Amino acid sequence: MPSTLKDVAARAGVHPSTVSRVLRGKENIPISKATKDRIYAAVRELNYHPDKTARALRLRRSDAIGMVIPNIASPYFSGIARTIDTLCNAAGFSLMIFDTNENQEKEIRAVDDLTSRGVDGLIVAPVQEEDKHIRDLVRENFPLVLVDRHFEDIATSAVICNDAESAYGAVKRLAELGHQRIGFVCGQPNLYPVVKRLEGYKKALSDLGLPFSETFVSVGDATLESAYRSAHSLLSLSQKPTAFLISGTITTLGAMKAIFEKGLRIPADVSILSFTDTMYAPFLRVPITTIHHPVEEIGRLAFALLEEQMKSGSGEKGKKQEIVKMTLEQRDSIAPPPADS
Amino acid sequence: MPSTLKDVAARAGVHPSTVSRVLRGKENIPISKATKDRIYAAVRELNYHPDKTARALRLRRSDAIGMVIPNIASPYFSGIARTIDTLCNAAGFSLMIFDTNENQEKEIRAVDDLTSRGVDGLIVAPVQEEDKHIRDLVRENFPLVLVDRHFEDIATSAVICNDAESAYGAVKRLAELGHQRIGFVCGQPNLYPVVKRLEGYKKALSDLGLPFSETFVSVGDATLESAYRSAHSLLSLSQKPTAFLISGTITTLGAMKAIFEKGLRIPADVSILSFTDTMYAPFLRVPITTIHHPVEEIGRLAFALLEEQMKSGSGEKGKKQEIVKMTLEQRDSIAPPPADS
DNA sequence: CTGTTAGCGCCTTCAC
DNA sequence: GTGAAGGCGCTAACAG
Repeated sequence: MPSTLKDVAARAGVHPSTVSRVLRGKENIPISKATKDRIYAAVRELNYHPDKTARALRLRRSDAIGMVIPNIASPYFSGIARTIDTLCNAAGFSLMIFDTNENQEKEIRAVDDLTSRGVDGLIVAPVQEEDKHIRDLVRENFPLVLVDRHFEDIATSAVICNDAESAYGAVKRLAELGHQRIGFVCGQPNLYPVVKRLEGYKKALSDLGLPFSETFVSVGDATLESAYRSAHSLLSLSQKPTAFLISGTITTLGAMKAIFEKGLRIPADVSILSFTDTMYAPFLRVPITTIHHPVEEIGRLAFALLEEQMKSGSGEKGKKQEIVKMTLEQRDSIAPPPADS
Repeated sequence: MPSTLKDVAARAGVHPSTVSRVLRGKENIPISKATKDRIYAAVRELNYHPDKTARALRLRRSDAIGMVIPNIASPYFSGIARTIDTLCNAAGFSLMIFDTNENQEKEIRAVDDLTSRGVDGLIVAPVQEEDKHIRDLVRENFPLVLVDRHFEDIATSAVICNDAESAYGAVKRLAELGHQRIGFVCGQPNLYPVVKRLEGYKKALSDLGLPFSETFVSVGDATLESAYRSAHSLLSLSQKPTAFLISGTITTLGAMKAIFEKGLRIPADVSILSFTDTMYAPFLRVPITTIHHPVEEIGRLAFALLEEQMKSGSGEKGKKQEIVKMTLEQRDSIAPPPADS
């Protein structure tokens, strides 16, 4: 049994509340040096560690923040989480990270779990199949910020990226190289960033006078296999794309697999330009030209937005969306299309 | 303000304890159907969610498990975490993941935080610079299992890998291809697995009649830059290694960078064999021959060991070490040394 | 300067 | 079948 405030008090020959006061370090309430010393001694002797559960119950405040992300193994999300973790610690909070595995039920449970354990705020990258639990949080004015993904019809704080614009720029870049048939490959198509990327892709084609065809858009799930099948079928078209805009790191690996299996070269036969830069990108079989998320900035902004809400009581006015700019990392996976295309 | 048991009770016109009984679903204590229905209705109307903080305080049990890992962005650790997360959920636990960034102080704080928040058990991959906090947990018989890393002089449950043996096998393989000068590159050298790999490396050299030289061992930290410098300096030796055994994924990237910058080819000029397989390995500029950790098995065993301790009260006999076998993933980064070496 | 009191939300034992 | 009482460990308000 770990020792309690009472144990320490008994040992130091004082009342528990005195121990509490000393340990909370209330400078305005004066306490005799002798008493303090006896208490500190008792704390050390008993190896006393305050019970944060009890503290949280009493204070209705836990000094903890919950983070809910779809995939802890994704360099993108874990990068954001690590930035936030550092900021949390500096500000005296603990960060509890929950993984949802892109599963809506797990996310709902995670949010419930975290709130019912009394976290002071929540940062969520939602799965976006349902939104009731998010709406509930908003209704209760619970400090919340969404990252990467967000619901356009729910007023929450959020940090999102300029996905439409970036996709637009990527397609333009490809078109400038001479590509006329540009495919789009993605995982789960319902996610906000993916929706936006597709929007940007379509708008660019239209602005550039390139035809849009549904057959060049291939949708799947978050797995490598799914992306492999997507790319494979696009490459089996008689008039196949000469370039791909790809949404997601794992999706990119799946597409690469399909391209190489078809005996095609990157970028000589097919160009690929891929959302989500990782530290692996420069070391891949072909160093991939990617669109890079400013991970630290996302984390910083998310934490700042959350802090604001936690302080202000998160009224209506506290809800802000920050849009963050991504950058193109030029590497070796794009080039003009083959001459005979 | 979220609603409480008392609110629900008031609304249903019963006593709080009755609500508690109904919600805990104690089948042995009979409660009239009518009362139950009123209570369930009130729960729904008030959107009642039990306060897990209060529950944990009362029950001295939180149905939560803490996991403390050095780097959430590492595919290896996050893979283990995800397996454990799934098992936890199935068994009715929440998993709270804390990232230490290989920082000993953060780890100590994380362990303290988690325990003082009442988690029922802890799975830790320690930084291994200090061990007092681990010893404390053991002394208090707190359910604990170490993964990947462990302290040979502390009796804890642990899941570790056959690192020495695997390193031995890797060196043997390289020697069989004809390599006489085999370098060893690693990050933090104090970590249990690294110590063991170095042991296996040395033993293999000795058994195979190959000379061991300190100059062929290059130690650093967990960064890509450090590994780059390590490999670079080894490759600048007049009698440079023709093969490397590399400990760690990021270390491998750093080494690759140095090798390519030197204008050397893998495997024609230098072979590399690398600890820690990832999903990226097959897609790298040269598909890397790696040693693969059975991530799911590690997670499964860790959770099983923890469950055992949580049930049995984690007495002396509950402490077990499981040793898990890694496998060599043959790809294209090893070959006989160049003829003129 | 320090002790007393009350209660955060919940669950369990004991009544009836 | 259900209510009442007590307390998990802690802190804040009020005494003195």
